[in-house]
Amino acid sequence: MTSKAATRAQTPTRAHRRKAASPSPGLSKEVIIAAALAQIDEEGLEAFSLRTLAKRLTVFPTAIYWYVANRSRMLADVVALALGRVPTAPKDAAWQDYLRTLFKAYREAVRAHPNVAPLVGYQLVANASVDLVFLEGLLGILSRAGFVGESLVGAYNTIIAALVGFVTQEFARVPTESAAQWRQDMQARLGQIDPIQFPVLAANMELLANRAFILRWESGADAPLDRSFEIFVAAQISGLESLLASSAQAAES
Amino acid sequence: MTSKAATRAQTPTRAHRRKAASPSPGLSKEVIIAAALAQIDEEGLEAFSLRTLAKRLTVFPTAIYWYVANRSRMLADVVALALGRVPTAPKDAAWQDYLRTLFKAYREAVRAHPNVAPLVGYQLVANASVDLVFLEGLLGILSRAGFVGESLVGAYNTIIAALVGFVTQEFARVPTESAAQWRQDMQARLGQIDPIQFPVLAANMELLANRAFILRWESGADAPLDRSFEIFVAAQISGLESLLASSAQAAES
DNA sequence: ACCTGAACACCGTTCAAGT
DNA sequence: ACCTGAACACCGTTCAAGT
Repeated sequence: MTSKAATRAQTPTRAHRRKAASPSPGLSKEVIIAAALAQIDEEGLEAFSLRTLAKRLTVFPTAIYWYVANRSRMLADVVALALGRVPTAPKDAAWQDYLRTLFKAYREAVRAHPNVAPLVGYQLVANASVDLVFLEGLLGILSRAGFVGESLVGAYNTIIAALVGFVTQEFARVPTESAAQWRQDMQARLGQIDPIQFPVLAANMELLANRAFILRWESGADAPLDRSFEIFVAAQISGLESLLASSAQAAES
Repeated sequence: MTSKAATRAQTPTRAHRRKAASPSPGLSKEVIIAAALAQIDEEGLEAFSLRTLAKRLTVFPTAIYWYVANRSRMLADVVALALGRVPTAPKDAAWQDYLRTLFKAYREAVRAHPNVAPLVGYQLVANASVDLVFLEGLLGILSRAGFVGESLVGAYNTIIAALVGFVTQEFARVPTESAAQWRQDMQARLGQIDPIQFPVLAANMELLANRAFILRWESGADAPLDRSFEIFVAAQISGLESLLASSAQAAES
């Protein structure tokens, strides 16, 4: 979600690198962020530290601070790298089609780096790298669809919230420390559910077990919720269509 | 979201407290979790540590481990306490009305403890305290509404994802370290937007600034997104109504 | 300009020891 | 049963010093 211009504007306060290639490979912000993402992908988020990252780069921990202001600023850049470039709305497409591809692309991006899922939409700073091209495209296609004023803001916020909402939940990690134990506990608990007290739960247990939020023992990285995601996206689009219809009606009267 | 039974089942492995009142007030899991939530409310999540919590309780850091397995397990309990009891679906209500009260109550719960927002839906463990009464109620009202099989699972997952999606974004913290700087940077960037390159953004700037995700400099704790939330909830319900209509149609043919 | 190196003020967690 | 106390293996970040 980072535009090229926004990235360039984020040049670290004290770093004034030459534009031409330096003879020694050395460090760079790009190398550091890429290594950080690789480390998080491999070891997980809670195993990540600046010191282990420094080891991976065969450099002193403090060297990183030449390129990066602090840990949280760095994680924001890692998120931006992981999400990559999200598709911009084409001018000629139907907004419903664009939303389908947007949702799909966003989910694929997080699926490729599930360990950063907790960071997505975590802090406003994570959105610091504002991709204006993406935003203009999204707002433009919504605007042309007929969303105006408060309903434009509402539709936009609905889409952003929905985008991060499902995917962060789907790829939320089950703690590796006790994965087996966790799985066993959850399965035992689900198996013991009293069909008299909880009839609907009991009747739909095979459908819900490991496929419904809160009743899972695997992350979406291992057990993706494909069908539910399709339904979710369809519901978002239908919901926005209803909003559009009712706001058009309101504007008419 | 924690049932009384589930809480009692979570008794720490080594703790076998007497049922009767002990003469010295001492510690307890409840006291620890409540103090942790208070600390997070006051100081923020990143200022929170077991050691500062111990100081607040005037106890050695290691004393906490008698009642709590580890930090992450404890944070899961803090989330459960913060969210409190989410309303259970009544048997006689329309599912749309219930969803409206559910969404509203959930948002109010997080609004009361915005600093825990990043933890909500963060890890599957945070959902470890499964409130079966709540789940049965939600699944029951959806089931009676006509959602069956895959569309029941899809509707349920849509609701959970929507519940956490908007609210975690809305109350995501802007870093206190540089709140003023951040605000200034964002405002400057929005002010500089080129109306030729970004016409829709520029035209709707007053509506979007600090009210659209990614374009805010304040958290929802300070600048709530009331209108957008209403639209969001309405869109979810309309979307589910469409899903219901189309799945009923599919079952008919 | 870019990195080393030492140092500071912390962490979460373990284990043995007290009462 | 419940808490103290010491200890371990880490953290993120600063600052001065080297080149």
